[in-house]
Amino acid sequence: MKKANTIIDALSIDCLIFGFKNSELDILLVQHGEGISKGKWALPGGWIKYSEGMDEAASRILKALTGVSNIYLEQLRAFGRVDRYPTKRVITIAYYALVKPEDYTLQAGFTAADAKWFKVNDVPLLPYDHPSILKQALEYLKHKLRHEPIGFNLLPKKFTLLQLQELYEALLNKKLDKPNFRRKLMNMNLLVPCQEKQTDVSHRAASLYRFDKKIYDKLAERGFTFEL
Amino acid sequence: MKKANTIIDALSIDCLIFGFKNSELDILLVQHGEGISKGKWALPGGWIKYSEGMDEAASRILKALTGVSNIYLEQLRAFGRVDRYPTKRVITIAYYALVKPEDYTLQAGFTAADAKWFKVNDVPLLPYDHPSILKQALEYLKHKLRHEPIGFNLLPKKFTLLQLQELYEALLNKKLDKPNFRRKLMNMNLLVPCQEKQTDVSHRAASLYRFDKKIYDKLAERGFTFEL
DNA sequence: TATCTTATAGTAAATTTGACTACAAGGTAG
DNA sequence: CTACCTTGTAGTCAAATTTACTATAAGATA
Repeated sequence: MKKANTIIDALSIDCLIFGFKNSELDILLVQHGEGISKGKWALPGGWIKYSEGMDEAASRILKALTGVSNIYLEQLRAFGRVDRYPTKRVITIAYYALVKPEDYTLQAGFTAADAKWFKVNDVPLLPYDHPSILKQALEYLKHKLRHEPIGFNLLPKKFTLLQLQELYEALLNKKLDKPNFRRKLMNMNLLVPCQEKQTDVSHRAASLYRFDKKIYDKLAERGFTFEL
Repeated sequence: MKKANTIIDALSIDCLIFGFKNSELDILLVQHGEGISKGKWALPGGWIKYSEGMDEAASRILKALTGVSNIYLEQLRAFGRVDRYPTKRVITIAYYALVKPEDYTLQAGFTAADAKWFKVNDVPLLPYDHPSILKQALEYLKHKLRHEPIGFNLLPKKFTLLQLQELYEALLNKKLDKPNFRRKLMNMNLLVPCQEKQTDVSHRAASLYRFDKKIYDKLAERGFTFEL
């Protein structure tokens, strides 16, 4: 058995952290502070150790490079084109998460010189096969958003129906009808009314709602499936 | 750079080949002919070489162990619990495919003593984390079958609507209404009539249809999504 | 107070779904 | 040859859902 703390040199992790701000989708990138691609912006990534699980490695690496911790990372898939990495054969396992950027303070560390949010439609040229990974992750994300209630991760705890609608309009890239969107959501019995209204808006205040995973799980058990 | 033909010793591939026969879902397993789990039935798997892509490795391994070749394998995801493999740390990448068993002649080879189809509901106790991989693959498969037109892989080129319906009834584990099922499929404009009828049946012969991926792709471009 | 913006209710046609009925087209058994 | 199986295929009808709207309410601002 190899030493526990040694890295598995053919296996890396890359993280795709998506955020939603000002009706736009962002992705978290880090600037390499050393190594062959010094100065370049890339997906936060690193090596897996013999002694740690993959999920664990993803969390550790993300935290070390960007300061972002305590988020739920999910595996996307492995990428392993023979020539994807310049100096040796490396297969990477991509993880993704959806977060609210304002919840996190970025703090570049370890081999990262800087960490920053970029609009997904306006990222610098990424190294290796990162462009392809990003593209596939976006595809997957769009699909997943329509079939699972994960979009709520991108909104504040309490949100209005219009905020939710705008999120979906931005992600699906099309306009939706307000009354119909509202009715559809309400009929799902998924949203919990907070019995509160918006404040600080210069127009009629909208009701606030929150998403409750427990309720969703209960509905899902009975065969309900979220579709938008 | 390591020698091209050397294996990456922390990385393996496992294949989940599903077949459909007699209204039941089968999975292809191999019996280990050597090594620490000699005699046991397990998912066909092996090591990735430095010089080959992952998909390529999956095809090579499947062919060597079972004789099955020329099938479209798709990656499921990577599995990497620290203790999943007894003697060293191994992360495995799971691939799956859907095929018609009658199209293939099994031919055990390489480290496999035997290769055989098992009903998914009646597999022997599998080694390592293979039970967990199989479980997740089945979940994934069921979901995918309802949202993408991959079930056609399991039928002959030309099939009747009832055959298709029975496939879905078996996979989704519920009865469907014949006229309604038929109408739904026909309204998709997805199936191409072969202008032919069944032969050798002791009752009224049904029309034969075929699935055309090109038509599906065209529909998909226009925003159509397959749902069943 | 008029007017602007956004919230929310409602409505009516079109489409889709679900549960059924009816009949057609062959085969098979008597 | 005929009655009667079995399966294929068409059609009906009510219920539910979706889509495209209209209308009105509630505040905020000029």
